[in-house]
Amino acid sequence: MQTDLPPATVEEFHARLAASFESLPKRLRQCADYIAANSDRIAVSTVADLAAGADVPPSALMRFCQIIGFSGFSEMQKLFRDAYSPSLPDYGTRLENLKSGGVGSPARLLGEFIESGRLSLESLAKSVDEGALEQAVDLLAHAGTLHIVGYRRAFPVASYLSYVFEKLNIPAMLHDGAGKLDHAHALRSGDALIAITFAPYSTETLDLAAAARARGVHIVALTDHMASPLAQYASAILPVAEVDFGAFRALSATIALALALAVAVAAARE
Amino acid sequence: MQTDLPPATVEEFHARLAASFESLPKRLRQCADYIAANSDRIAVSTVADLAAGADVPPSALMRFCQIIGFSGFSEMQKLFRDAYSPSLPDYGTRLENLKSGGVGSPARLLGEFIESGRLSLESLAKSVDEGALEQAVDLLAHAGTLHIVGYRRAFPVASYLSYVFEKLNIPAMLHDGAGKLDHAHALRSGDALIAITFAPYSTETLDLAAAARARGVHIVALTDHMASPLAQYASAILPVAEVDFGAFRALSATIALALALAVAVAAARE
DNA sequence: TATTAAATGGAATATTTATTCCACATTGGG
DNA sequence: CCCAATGTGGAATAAATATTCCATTTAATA
Repeated sequence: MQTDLPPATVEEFHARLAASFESLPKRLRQCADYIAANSDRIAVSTVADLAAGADVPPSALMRFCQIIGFSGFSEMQKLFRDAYSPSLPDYGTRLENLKSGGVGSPARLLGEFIESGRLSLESLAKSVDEGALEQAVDLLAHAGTLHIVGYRRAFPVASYLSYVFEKLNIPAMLHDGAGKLDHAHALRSGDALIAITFAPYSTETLDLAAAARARGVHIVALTDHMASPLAQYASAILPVAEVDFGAFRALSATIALALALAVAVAAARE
Repeated sequence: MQTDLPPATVEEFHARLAASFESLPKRLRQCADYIAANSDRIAVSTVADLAAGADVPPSALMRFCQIIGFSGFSEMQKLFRDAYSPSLPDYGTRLENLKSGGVGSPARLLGEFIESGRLSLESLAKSVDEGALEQAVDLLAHAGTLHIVGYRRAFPVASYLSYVFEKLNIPAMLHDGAGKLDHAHALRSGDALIAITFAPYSTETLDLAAAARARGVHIVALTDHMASPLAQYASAILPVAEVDFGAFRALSATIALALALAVAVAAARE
């Protein structure tokens, strides 16, 4: 592998990266990962910059360059500097280009979804009620098992929360309605429920919220606004407005909020 | 040499260049000339390179940089390097601060997740391969049943796709592994599989992809990069790099891409 | 578990690259 | 045509950056 000729083009570079990826040990795989995702930055960065980005020491990055077939970093950088194209992929103009495609063009649709995701995130940043968020965190931090419910459009968020709580080692149960089994009886006093629903609100979610409330289980609501039917049951309401494009929403803001909630709860539980 | 502040933007740089052009002596005018015509090379060149291009000694180019208002060449180069990849250095250092400063308030966490979501979307806008996207849409538009697979972190995306296809009235089947039932036999010739997985790649997803490939079912891969193990099976690869914060990713970019894919397929099927 | 091989991180070194400095050249005003 | 003032080039130095080396850790193998 050391005696290989270096890749002559960027394409060849990516091919070789793909080929060697499997056989790389941990640190070098980190390098490959980061480099693959940020290959456009190679031309304008130093070894130290990239190593820091990949979270490895500079020497690991050097080894990586050599394994790919270069004599060192400089040779690799030369490839990318020569290929460096003056057409800057500036975000604003790139987005313009994406959006200017034909009406049904996939690229154009993608541009629209990217834009609505970005707007949703901005709107969330502006509108978030820090008090309510802290209250929700506090409530969840002191609860026993966390229950999560969300159907249809809200289900991806619910399932991601479930995944994250598992990773964080926090007891959580996803109420996904599999097999039409009703697990409302699993709600025990001292537990808490994270309920996620947006208009048109799903009855299953509202029913579970009602059951939870009846059992004295606190509820944190992720919903579209304060006037949501969840509001009557919830101890803390976190409204999140997604900008939609066409009939669909990118969920970006909702997931960001859910993630922050989960990680903050984990921190508070320690 | 004036004690002006250095130009803060590329536009300002060009303005100052134009303004000072008249008053420059021969060699410095050569510099201005060459730099004006090749400003995009500044980010990836050395003093010696540019000086050679302008046919002046390096010291002349140094003087030029100072007359324009920079402390030296490096400062000028920094302007152009930052303009090429603006947000990352700042993001990286903030991430460092947060890692070392312990977990902050929930609101601060949310801010970080919002920021990484935003960056992910920007990165997707810059990096998307329109050709591969169109190929993927074409392939899915002409397939029979669409199969969707994605576990763990990828599951929310898979389940959202499933929801969206249902709404769009496109026959789709989510392979969610419920009851540990293996539905690989449901893959029929003429169908297509949308496989979603990120490092560390889940074996179930890879296994299903292998089975699909063996049955002649085309595969569209949503994965982190071209070097993903999915690449060997896939007919179209859509790489999407999520910026992660801590151990978690906001999925914003992946969902935006998946949505665009789904809606474009629906449009193409009509 | 003992032994060997592979991988890793950090410090030391080599190389490249930027920057300054000054002797010399050029220009323009008396 | 001489004298300043300014411009110029190249060599010397400083700074940044890449690269190597090796002691230590980690993983693999028997």
